[in-house]
Amino acid sequence: MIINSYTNEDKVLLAVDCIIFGFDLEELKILLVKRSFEPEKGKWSLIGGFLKKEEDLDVAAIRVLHHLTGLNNIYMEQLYTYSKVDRDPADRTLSVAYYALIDIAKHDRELIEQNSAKWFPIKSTPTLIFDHNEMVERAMARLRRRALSKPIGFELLQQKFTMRQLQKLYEAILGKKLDKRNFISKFNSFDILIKLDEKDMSSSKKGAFLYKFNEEKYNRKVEEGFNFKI
Amino acid sequence: MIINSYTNEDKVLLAVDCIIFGFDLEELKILLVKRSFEPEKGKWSLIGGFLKKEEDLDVAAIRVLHHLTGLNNIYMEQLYTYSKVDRDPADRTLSVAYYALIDIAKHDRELIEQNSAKWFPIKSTPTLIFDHNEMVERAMARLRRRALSKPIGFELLQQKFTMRQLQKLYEAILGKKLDKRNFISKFNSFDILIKLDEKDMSSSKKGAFLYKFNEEKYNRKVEEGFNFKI
DNA sequence: ATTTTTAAGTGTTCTTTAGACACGTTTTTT
DNA sequence: AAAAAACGTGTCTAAAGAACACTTAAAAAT
Repeated sequence: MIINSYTNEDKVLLAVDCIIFGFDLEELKILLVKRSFEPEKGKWSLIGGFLKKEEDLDVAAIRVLHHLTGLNNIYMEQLYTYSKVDRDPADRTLSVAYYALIDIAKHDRELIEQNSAKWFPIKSTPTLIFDHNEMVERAMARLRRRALSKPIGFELLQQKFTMRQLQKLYEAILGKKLDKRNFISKFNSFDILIKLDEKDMSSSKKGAFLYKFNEEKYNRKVEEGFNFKI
Repeated sequence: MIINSYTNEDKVLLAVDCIIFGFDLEELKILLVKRSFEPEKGKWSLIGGFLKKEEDLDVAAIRVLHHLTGLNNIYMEQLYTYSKVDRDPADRTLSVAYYALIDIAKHDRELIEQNSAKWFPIKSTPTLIFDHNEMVERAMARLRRRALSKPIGFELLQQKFTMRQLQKLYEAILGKKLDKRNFISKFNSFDILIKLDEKDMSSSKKGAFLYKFNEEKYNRKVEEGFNFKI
């Protein structure tokens, strides 16, 4: 029987914090909550929670995210583990940061209000508790890199989107203007979008064609060696 | 006084495991230890240790690495945190994996023997305990990506190296043959190496010129917008 | 001593990719 | 009727990546 082999080792509290990205009005946003308990009660914070004995980190992150947004099946990735000894003044706590990409149109507005959460443009992120600003910066850097090599942008858009919206999204992620013609022709060369017969009429009376991401085709192409690269 | 605000939360054991890379005889290698305690005593394992209350993860990883190799000032990067509930049969333990790049010529051979450690070609990695094989794979993938965009290869070579050694290193990391002329002219175009007047005589009687990485120049160029890209 | 083998060193050409760049159409607003 | 806003589309140029072969030096083999 091999139990308690490590009884002399220190145990620690382990938190999970989520950077939740959304895209709205041509801007990248993150979802923050007003902290409801001490320490730092009343300050803005990432949404988080403690790891429970019976869950792994992914499950904890999904739980935390679901609790705040009501959403399931969200794109989510472990980012980094923060461990400075005094990062949380109340107790020795480590935190594993996750970032998530959601379709901002889908989240549950009531739940967000109940949790006194709010969307902030990433460029106007307030001062957050502990090392949370550092987490946001790292998440942003990771998102920028990922977006260049994986088609994760679609996670932030509605299922149907216009080319213009897609371009604005990439501009927001990469932090620079892109040439309309070059952008579209590059994306078309990938051949992973489906052009629909519908038009989006929300931003002009002429209307703009809607597209969908063809995930099956993308996966097939990846198997054959295709490499998404913006 | 804000203490014990989280008293009801579960605490866990947190380990640090290191994937230590070296480069020798044109091969990438990793350093493994024969585990000296239960569970899984006698099996091959990454070198690891438990996080102590008074250290952060980086410090713990440095401690573990120093304990095994006698080395300081090693290139090291946090990789990923592993958290499956049953990953360690003895107790609920999470592990934060780090990977390190060392100059294999410099490590302390005696210390390694004392710890019953051994270098394995990465391609002949044995079956390891727990999820350690998964860690090695992730480390390898990370190394491959990093090597493309940061000049970290030099960490694996001696201070002075030949162009051929550098090329063989990149071939080992990227897992493919590179064209000698293209490789050298690309590296020369970066203008971050110093060509020395010395020659390395170990692999031919004609001798091959030795080079050094000019780190100051590299840093200066980075400030000016230079982007290392193999 | 002649030939063969091994490693070092060096440029050019072709192909592919990235980046710059402008105008006609539709529809609404003034 | 003119102006303004959003949509959609193609070509040319520059830069980077990939393919490719021979000469020299020295030692080893015959």
